Amino acid sequence: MRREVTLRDVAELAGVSSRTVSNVVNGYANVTERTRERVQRAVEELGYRPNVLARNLAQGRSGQIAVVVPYLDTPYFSELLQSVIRAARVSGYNVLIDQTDGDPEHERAFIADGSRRLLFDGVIFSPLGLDQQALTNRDHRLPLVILGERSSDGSFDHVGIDDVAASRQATEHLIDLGRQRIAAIGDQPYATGEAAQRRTRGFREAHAARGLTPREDLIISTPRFNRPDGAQAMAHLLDLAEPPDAVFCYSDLVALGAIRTLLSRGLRVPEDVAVVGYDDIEDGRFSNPTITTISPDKEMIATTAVERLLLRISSPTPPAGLELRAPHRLIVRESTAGRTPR
Amino acid sequence: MRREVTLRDVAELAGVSSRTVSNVVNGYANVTERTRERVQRAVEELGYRPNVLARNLAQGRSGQIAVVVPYLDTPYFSELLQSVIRAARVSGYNVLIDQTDGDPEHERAFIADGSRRLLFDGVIFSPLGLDQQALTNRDHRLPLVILGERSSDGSFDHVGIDDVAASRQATEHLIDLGRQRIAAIGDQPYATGEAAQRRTRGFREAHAARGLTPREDLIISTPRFNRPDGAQAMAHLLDLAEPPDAVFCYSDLVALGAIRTLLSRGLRVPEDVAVVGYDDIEDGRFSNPTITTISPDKEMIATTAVERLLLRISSPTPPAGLELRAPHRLIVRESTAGRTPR
DNA sequence: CTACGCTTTTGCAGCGCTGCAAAGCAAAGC
DNA sequence: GCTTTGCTTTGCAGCGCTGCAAAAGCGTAG
Repeated sequence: MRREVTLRDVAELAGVSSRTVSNVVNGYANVTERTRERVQRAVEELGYRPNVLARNLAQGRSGQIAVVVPYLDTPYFSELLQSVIRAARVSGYNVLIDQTDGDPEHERAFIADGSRRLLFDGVIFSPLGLDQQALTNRDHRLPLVILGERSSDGSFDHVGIDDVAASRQATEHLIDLGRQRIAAIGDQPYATGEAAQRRTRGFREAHAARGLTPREDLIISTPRFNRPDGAQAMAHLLDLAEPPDAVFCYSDLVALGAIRTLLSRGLRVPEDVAVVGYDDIEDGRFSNPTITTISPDKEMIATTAVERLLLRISSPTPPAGLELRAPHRLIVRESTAGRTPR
Repeated sequence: MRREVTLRDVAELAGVSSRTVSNVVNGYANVTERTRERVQRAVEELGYRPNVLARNLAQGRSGQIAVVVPYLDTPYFSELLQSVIRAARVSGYNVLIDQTDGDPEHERAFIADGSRRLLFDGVIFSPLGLDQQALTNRDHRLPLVILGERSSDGSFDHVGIDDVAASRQATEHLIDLGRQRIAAIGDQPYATGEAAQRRTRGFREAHAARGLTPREDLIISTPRFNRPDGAQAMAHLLDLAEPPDAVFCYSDLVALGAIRTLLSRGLRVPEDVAVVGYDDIEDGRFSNPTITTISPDKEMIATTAVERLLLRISSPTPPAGLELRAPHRLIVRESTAGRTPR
């Protein structure tokens, strides 16, 4: 394989210094038209391409940010990523994505060991298996914004929605529909289940606010928030002596799984069991029935996260870690309202 | 911000040369236990982290591969990515993902200008808006494997399934069900629609093989392969004087959109209209009804792509570009077979 | 005691680029 | 004519690491 064409090669051909070639290539400052043209021609003749690696090393920055998510095939994340990518591109940053599979080791490696920190100027991170401590004991030189789960300890920003309020609102919607036995699918009563626990809290608060007490056996834990989890949990609920007549699912995927189980057992949604989801993914707008859901403002979450991250990157002294809330709203669809006659 | 801790700093503290520190850090060759320990201690004391950028520059490789897809929120891609990431990790490669939005400029930038080639040792690429020519005029120094759309020109590998055969099989399934007016949703009769056209070819071949002629007004083009496209195309089909009694959709998303339209118009699937999809995404296994679909062996596609890419990376002379076919099969579910009584 | 072969350690150059500061140069000012 | 000013261009060091080849150390054989 032929050797790389370098700045120096171009410089030689154009009869200028390599520094001037660099200036031309980067569109820098003051270069005479004549020089610029000569260099340009040499660049083309040799097919010169800058070596990004070398540039990054010399500059000490990479112009790239990483977005780290647990699962790419979770629509919530992939939809959110869309917006993040667009927001970052606007600011001239390239986005690279990494999937952790929710593996705590992998997650830790990314932010703690910091060996890859120089590949990125900053990271937007959605941790799953990481406890608060691991976040605190990280490499603090890497600008960090967290999405979703954890709350901030002051050394990074956290962007999310008000899970408690949203969950409360979703549950109240079911109560107002006159449902008596409301289940919740998706609790995670352990250290890494912060977000799930906030939703359970909202679920309880909604009951309390109406003077009700939720039935504990209707609160179901699931390891993840996906379709099979929802289907399985729903099956379990239906096998109870007194099955629920409504379900609040902690994600739309869970809701989709739950609905699948309901319909395949010959039950009707929402007549027999009303279902509310969470996330407002596209699936829920095209499923049968369509899903009533909590819709977080993903666009806002994404732009806020990018904005804060870029601020952190450019700021010489790290700004205080903020707790940022994007708005959300309840969108009522067929899974609670029934099919609107067309 | 404090200066980076470098190899030299560690070397000084440990009283050895920086090259020795490098050897220890990389677990190289022959280092006495005594030296190793001393260095190790110094590394920890200073909190030394190797600078990946510098290492990559010196080595001329990055240990990373990129996977470039048009849309991350398309489940087919995100499911495929899962497998690619896993396969690459096994070989010690880190995977970074880039989304092009199907923008031809962006796609071209990635493989043609080559300025980022050094950030990656190779690229697995699923182009959308790129014509064959752009693929041929690319920077040939970057090892490349193409997924899906285009076919190989000999300078890269192409991994996919046999679209024609698969589509033929899907259509034959509908014919065998006794359907008379079979529609196809997803044709793309223009340069960048190769894959779509292969599916249309299979659709026609199936008819021909049974001595039938497809109705041209039942072959609908769509700009993309997503839910709204499917919903809209289906609406159009239902407004025809003689609407179809079966539909072959070029992706499961299209099928989901089509089904949504059917059900919301009070039609039954499959009794009134049978639907076949393509891709076998998880949605189709949990939707109502579940979707009969062509299931490509994604695992095989992913591992083959990674395998070939790594071969290209390590090979001093580029291997011949291969056309590789992963197996597929037709999975019959409710959208053509009806609900199995439980 | 020297020579030899092996393991361990070292020094240096260089990956390709940019930051910095100085040098060169042409036009303008005195 | 000489200095000043402001724009262009240059040279050099260095980002932090690794490849290479030579040097040093060390045990064993002659």
